[in-house]
Amino acid sequence: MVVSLDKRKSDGTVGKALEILDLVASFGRPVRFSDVLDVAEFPKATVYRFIQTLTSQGMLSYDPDRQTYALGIRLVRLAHSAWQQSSLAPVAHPHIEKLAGDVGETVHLAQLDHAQVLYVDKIDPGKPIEMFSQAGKVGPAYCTGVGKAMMAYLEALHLAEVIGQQSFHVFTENTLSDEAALRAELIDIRSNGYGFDREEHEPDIICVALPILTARGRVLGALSVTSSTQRTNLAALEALVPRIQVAVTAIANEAESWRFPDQSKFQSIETAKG
Amino acid sequence: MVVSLDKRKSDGTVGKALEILDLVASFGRPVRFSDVLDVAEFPKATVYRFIQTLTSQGMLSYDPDRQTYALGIRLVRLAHSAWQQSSLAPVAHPHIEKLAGDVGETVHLAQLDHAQVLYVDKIDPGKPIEMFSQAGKVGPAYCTGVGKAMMAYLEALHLAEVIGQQSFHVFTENTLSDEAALRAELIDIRSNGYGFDREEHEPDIICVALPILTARGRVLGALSVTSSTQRTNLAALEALVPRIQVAVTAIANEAESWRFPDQSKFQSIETAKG
DNA sequence: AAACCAAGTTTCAAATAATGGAACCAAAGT
DNA sequence: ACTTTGGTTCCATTATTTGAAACTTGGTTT
Repeated sequence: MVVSLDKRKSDGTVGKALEILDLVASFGRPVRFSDVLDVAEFPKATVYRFIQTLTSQGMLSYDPDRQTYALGIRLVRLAHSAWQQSSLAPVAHPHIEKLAGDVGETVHLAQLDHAQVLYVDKIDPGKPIEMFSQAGKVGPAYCTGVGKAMMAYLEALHLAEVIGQQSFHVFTENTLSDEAALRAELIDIRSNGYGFDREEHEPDIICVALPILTARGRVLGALSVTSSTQRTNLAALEALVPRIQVAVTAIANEAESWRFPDQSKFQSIETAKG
Repeated sequence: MVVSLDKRKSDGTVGKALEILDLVASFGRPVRFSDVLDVAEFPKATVYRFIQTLTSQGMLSYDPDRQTYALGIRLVRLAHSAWQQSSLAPVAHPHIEKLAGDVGETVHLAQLDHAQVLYVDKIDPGKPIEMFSQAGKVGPAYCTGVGKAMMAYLEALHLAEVIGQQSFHVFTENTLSDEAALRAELIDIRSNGYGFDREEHEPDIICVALPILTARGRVLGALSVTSSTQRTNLAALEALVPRIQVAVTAIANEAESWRFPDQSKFQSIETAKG
């Protein structure tokens, strides 16, 4: 009946190993072997071997003084490559920077990761930027501006799956608390081309968000301008939409036409039969 | 006893899958299936299955418009957790920020990743920071200030292995070009407690670097203050050592005594299975 | 000091998943 | 219509993973 909501359809050994990796991540702090064992659904020896393998591979790091494991440094290196070879984030960065300076408010760039919002870039025109402490952060999709803006443009099947994974936890009195309310809101967003966060996630925090779409209509990400009710209001944020739209359009175009340098890696497989 | 870090020790299926991941990363741009196949040492069907698995797991992302694979968004999320749960980077950040403002020069925080230097944080008191574009970057160990500072305090066995993996490629006329020269320099650094980069990697770029050590003498990372010969000189940088030392000592102490806050506040990010 | 306990590590036959040669398919080229 | 290129699937063989249990290590209690 349900269209495979098995989000973790155990992809063989590799899938299981990555499950352990996620488990370590979920603690948010370095962990002992037994911490992992307690929450893992594999037997002792299996968990042990996975942790050994992941450590030897640099996906986990072991602190011999405290006898704890944490996520490894190799992930930081890989994430750097991921960010760099993404067609969105590097292209968007200068536009976001300009927009942030322009409107004098915090700008977020987000993408959809499974059913969550993942912030891939952030510019706060006031404070110095915090690096990994902000980028890489995840949040709920159903109660953030960027999340709703992206969901509004998903095709039906994908949307159903994403909605099915929302928790609909009530954070504030404005939080959309069920699927019906969310779907109504998404239709609204789609007809306007932009959406708001009306203090749905955190009190006093409001934002406008626009989706970043390919020419074919595929969702690449979303851009939002965030502020607080103490500084501004929804109407004022709405007035910024045209300026955000300019940035969004530019990003979408560049992201789609962007060719990575050295596309001529094809060199020669030409039958060197001479 | 000591875990010998044979860098190419294929740890079963998981190791092979991660090898494919590294391969994709090494292109620095989105790749086609055949791109990976060409450089991989596994047969077609095997590479295919690994790519499928990694994609389904979010470690790779697939662009259906261009039919290319890139490193996945899940890595960014994991790297965020890695950075956060590292006992070094988050603790060091405020100190680095203060130091950078204090001395008015660029400050780097690096760790050793296999035999390379990995920059985990960077503050440039002039420009706005570029996020992932800087953090996660790797560089050679034998010709950078941070690299040498860390190597100087490794125990013999580990050092031998790290040195064995250095390329000793000559970047400038000051580059240390063989093991003997490097070892001599390391002894020197150890006796001083700090080291320099004397335009060994890039012309005009110089720096002082200090290792960050645990009370037991284990190397946690290194801190450097970087500048150019047009702005300053080695003697002036050397004069900054006491101030850097203050930061380094503070970071080392905090990193070792750091207790992670109660985990109850985090959680919920990864609804583990279901 | 012996007994105990908890945490971590190793073993090994059975169960399972990975392997890869080859066939297959689709689209582009000739 | 035929060939090539790039990508996907099959399936019998093979190698790897699995996990209960035994073992080791280090710390605590009696």
